[in-house]
Amino acid sequence: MSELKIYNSYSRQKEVFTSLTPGHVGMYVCGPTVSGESHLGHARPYITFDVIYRYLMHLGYKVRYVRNITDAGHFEEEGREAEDKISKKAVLEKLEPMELVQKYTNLYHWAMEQFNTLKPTIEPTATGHIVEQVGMIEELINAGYAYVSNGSVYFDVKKYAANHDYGKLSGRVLDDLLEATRELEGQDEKKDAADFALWKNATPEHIMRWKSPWGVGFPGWHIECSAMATKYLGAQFDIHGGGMDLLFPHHESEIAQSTICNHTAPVRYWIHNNMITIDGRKMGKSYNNVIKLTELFSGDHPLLAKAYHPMVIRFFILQTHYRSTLDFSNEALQASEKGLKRLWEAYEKLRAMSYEPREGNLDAELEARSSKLIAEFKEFMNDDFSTAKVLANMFELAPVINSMKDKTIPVSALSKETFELLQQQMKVYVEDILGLKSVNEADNSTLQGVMQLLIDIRREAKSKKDFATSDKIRNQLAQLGISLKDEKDGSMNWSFESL
RNA sequence: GGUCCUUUGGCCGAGUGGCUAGGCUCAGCUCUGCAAAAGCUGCUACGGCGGUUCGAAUCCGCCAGGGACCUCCA
Repeated sequence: MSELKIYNSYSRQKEVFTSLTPGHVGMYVCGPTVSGESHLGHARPYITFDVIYRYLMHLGYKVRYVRNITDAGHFEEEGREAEDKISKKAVLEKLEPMELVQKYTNLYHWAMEQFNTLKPTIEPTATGHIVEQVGMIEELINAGYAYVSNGSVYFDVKKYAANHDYGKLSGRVLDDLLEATRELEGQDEKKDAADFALWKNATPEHIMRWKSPWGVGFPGWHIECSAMATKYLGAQFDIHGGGMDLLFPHHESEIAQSTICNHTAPVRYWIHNNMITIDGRKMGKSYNNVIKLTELFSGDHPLLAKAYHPMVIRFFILQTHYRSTLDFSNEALQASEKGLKRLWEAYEKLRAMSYEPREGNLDAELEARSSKLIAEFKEFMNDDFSTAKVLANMFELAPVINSMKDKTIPVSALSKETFELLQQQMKVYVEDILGLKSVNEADNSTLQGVMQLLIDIRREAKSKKDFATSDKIRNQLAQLGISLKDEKDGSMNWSFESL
């Protein structure tokens, strides 16, 4: 029995996973900033960590999965313009800040539902935890690692670095950071360029503001995660996840803050997903190459050849390892679309099949190969969540399943145990762990009934060699976007053509 | 400029020093009233140069390309 190994960004190597409290896992994942719509790039961490969450539960852990909503807004460029993203946009859209935040939070939740991600067990908001953040900042000041300047509070990085290894997570050297000083307004409030804001004094035009011991202002970006993670997961917890671009300064700062307040390293395993790229370049606002999720689902974007179903996106993301970059292209997405369809159809066939024992049919080679492929699901997931390899194995099993359905291979070529294990494990991995679901939204019993009627009529016509009628039914349905397939065993299947 | 990562067949991608990953595309065949699907077969790659090794896509060095972070960023 292999054990779960996770690549820890902090140690830069794979480590055997053990949880702090036996049977329980505490996991924190950086959630969205709800100042705008989520794009394809954002989908990656949520799907990646959804699978990790699902897998940990599959392993029997009780997981507390905390994913925050950043609704308090941060600086576009610290110190340069005293306007945070959210309040700026609110003015543009003539909405109350919280109205805007609510709108994008709803949209985000909707998108997550499309992706079939499980809800976190706690989804705290930054604005709902101002008290905790202020409290933590006070602790930092009392400990001597933060100082007040002009109504703002900064973390003293140099002091922290003197007795802690600041920069270890992101591979940074403090001296380099101090040298890389940039000429920014407001920098003079800080003792050192490397210091980061814990609390910012709010200028009059800044709409989101709270009272604090240092005046009216708003929390710095990094403190929310430290405060909320500590509150819900404790001083030290098992897993912290997020995109690789958050490594610095965000997570590095989190470590520093939490270490001082909690007197221990906050996180045992840091997990970071890589970026989704377009033409080899990271998808991001600053590159102007963003494809929003709503656009992806509707196909309404100049870069998109067509609309893509959320499950196709999910599958696309799972087909590569989470620590590799993943390059977007219509070609790649369409390849995923077809692959997913093939896999899902094989899976559905398997579900509908039942074992028929028959003497002397056992194919020892197939039996051995199949059991190995099934057993490897777990092995691959245990190896730093290698979903791509799990899928590869499933694709190797697909021809076996399809051949059984077509009766090219008897079901009894496998032993009853292996066949049933195949059925059971495919269900567990396809649905429970990888979180895939049907792309056919035909859970409509009326439509099911109508289709069954057409299939019956067509079958009768075929049996009378009335091909004009049978073809008419199939062709007309095709025009409606429904494809009808004759299976080799005499049954007929239908599905929506365009996913 | 600093730090780090990466470079695989037509495309996307996995990869442990020795054994065909997988998907998509393409070609051929089988099945089929036809179609679609499915099955089978074929297409055998590892940026360049050098080194270590019995043996390297996999380790080391140099060169070249690409990228990420250093600033909000999944």
